Amino acid sequence: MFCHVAPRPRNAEATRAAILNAARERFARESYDDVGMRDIAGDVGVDAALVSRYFGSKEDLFEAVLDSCDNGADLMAGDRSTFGRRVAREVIFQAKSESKLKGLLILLRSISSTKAMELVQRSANRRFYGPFAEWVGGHDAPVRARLAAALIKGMAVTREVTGGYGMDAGQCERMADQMAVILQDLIDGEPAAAQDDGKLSPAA
Amino acid sequence: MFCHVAPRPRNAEATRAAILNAARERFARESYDDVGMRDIAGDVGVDAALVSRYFGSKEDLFEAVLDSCDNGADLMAGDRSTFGRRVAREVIFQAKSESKLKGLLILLRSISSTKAMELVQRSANRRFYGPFAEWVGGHDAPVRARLAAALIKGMAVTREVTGGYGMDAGQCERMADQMAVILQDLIDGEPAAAQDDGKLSPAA
DNA sequence: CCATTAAGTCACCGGGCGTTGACTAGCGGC
DNA sequence: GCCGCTAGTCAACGCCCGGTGACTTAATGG
Repeated sequence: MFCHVAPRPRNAEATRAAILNAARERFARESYDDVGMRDIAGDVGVDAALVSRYFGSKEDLFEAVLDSCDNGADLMAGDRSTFGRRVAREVIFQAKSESKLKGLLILLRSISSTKAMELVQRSANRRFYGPFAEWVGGHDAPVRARLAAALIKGMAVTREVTGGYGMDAGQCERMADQMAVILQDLIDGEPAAAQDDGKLSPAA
Repeated sequence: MFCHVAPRPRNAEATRAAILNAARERFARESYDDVGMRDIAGDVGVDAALVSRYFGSKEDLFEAVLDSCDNGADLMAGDRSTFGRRVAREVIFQAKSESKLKGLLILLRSISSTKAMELVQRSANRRFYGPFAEWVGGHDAPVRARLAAALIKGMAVTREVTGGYGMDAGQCERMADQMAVILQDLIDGEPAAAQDDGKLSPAA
């Protein structure tokens, strides 16, 4: 038996960090309501009471988790001309445990339990939409940023809610390609993200 | 006082229907976990025990609600050439209480409480994705259908999670216009939904 | 080597949930 | 005008949750 394998050296700071990591992982995979203090504590190997002690309340812990996510900043960091391709592949193919979009997953899962959503609203607006719109830049940046974000989120929802895409590998590839093009056009501000017939805000 | 205003005539069938409607409304506005049997019963004006009696369990009730949603069939019914515009305006501007996308809202809210999501997965695949992909038709219909669905869902998520779009009316209008174009191109199978530079799956 | 202090545990509370079995009240048939 | 049947209510159960105060145990400094 592997009982008491590692009695975990007594170190408040490290334990606190471990709890935070476990919580982030849990909240990315299950919803706010489904994640219990006892679950998180169990992942780390401590008592649930300790989680309450260190973070105050479940809401406070959730807020700390939100703050600990790098909300997609690294996606904006790379080469701008490959943004569409990079993001499309990330959201369509990347394993859930990969870190880049963990904040996005948490955001999606928070569409429940009104409390969690309020916290996410503030965090997302301040820490993601603002910077993203600014990074997109150009004419009607907020509009194009929100459209791009919507496509990204929607694809993530599809994947979560359907548990995969129910398509073969070739179809997934072509879907990623098309998504890449749409995203890239959106952030580049190409003529209305498609052939513009002239009716819609033709110039920048 | 308006106590006992309408003692509700004794009619099992009507009461059952009223419960189902109230439940659909609730599940569209709050998550599976946040909606309680007592809430639903309260909306109708009956005891919570009756809800359990009529529908067996909360899961059974939820499943009945899913079956009672017309999953966007009417969106496909109209003129195909105005699909993009109709849907974009519906998802961006329509009041939540409007019925057409109620199934979509429930789907979004179900991204919690693993139980609800499993039920929604089955229902959505069978009753929405299949028919929608078929309706879209043409080359790689499932791929384009999923892209369009992703954009629609993502925009709904944005609206839900941010509680509006945080933009002025003009920006919302332009966003709806751009979204309409993207959607329309997707279901029309226009060259890669944007000007195709030839690198990506150039032909049909 | 022991006292002190912080790290971690344990038992327990109050509350809300879904669900159940016993009960009450309104309606149709004789 | 009573009877039986069923729609609907009531009280309660068991369960699990988040949170708290009292306790135990490990590390540390003199």
